[in-house]
Amino acid sequence: MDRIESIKDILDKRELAIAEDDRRAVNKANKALNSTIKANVIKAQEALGADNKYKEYFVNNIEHIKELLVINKEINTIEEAIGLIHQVDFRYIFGLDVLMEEPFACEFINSERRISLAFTTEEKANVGVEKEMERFKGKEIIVSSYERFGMYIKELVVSGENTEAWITYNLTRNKYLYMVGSKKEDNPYVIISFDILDLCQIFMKCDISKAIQGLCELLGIRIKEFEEVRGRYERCKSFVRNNLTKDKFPILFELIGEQIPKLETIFEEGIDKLYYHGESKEGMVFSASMQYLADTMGKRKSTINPIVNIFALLGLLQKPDVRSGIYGKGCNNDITYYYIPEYNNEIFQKAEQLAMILLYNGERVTASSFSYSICIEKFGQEIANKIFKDKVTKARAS
DNA sequence: AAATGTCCCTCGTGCGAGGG
DNA sequence: CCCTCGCACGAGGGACATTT
Repeated sequence: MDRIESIKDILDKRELAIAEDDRRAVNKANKALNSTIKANVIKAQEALGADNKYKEYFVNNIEHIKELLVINKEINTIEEAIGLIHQVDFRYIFGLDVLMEEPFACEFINSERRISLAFTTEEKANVGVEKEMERFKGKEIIVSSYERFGMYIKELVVSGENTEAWITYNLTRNKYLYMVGSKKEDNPYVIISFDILDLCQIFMKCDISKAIQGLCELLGIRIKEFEEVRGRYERCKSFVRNNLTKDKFPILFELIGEQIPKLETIFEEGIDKLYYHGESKEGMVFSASMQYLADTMGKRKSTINPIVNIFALLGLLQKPDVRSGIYGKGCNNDITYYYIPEYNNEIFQKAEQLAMILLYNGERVTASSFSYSICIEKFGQEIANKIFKDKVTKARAS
């Protein structure tokens, strides 16, 4: 059972790294552990599907669960929230009617057996695989093959019966865990352990931020740094509604009056993604790609792009310098992070001035025709670089 | 004037080859 | 067995000509 061995191996390595105070090795082991948990979360999500009995139990009994578990607390950071969430006995949330440490059948993680076979010729390999597969008739088998050292290697992954699971409270990690493996005395083992946030992702088919958000709402945990952001966005929204009018800021209204719904969508997006906000020098920021924003607005990204950049120029949106260091599939691009300041008359006065320059100072530039080169022409390189952070844009312009 | 379609450029990632 | 390099690919921001 090499899945168990590989987990054990990672845990051993981590223990060793901690003992030796090797930060790099600890990080590496943690990363490996996280990625196996993540892979298992995805596997379990697929096995259970979007509608499952755990989700059903939660949805049907939400009021009762809330009454039972609510803690009504205001705290400062998301880390504190996670600490509190880990203390929740999730048996009540997902209707797991079992005692602590009592084994029961796990319905979403199968035991898995890996068998590696080496042969001298391809024919022998094929025959050997056939023979081996006979032993596991009726079970799902995935075969992969490759050549190594002149040998033909066949690898079989046989999915087995349901595994055992049990609930435990881990004193060193300070949280309830859903353990998967076997408690048999002669050969106990652990395939994987899930905490409440992993389970929430599996059962509710969501990601970690939504899981935290959902559990905070359930438990009545209010995170100050997020609630402040929510409040600011709400105030900005009503400031726009009450002040961005033809009579109060005529030129600004002429420039972006038509775009107000897009600005509102960005606020709604920010509120929806409240728990995805991250810390930056400017304050709490969130990310939304051009494509994503365009989709939620039912437009093309090339329509949205100049509008977002106009908002940035006007100071209604700031593009902070975020260096997350991660960029790629499923990650947020560093240049699509936004900080939204508290709107007031001063900001709008400034925006009115800028709108004046765009529309009536030299060549008339409308919101949808705003671009990097136009920005340089009207406002200079420095301001343009603050708004247009894409390297391609700059490479092309030079 | 706004929206769209198409294209361009770069970066991160995955994968296989080759070296230690 | 692990690290590094090169290469192809897809995602993403943005420009620009064309359509609505």
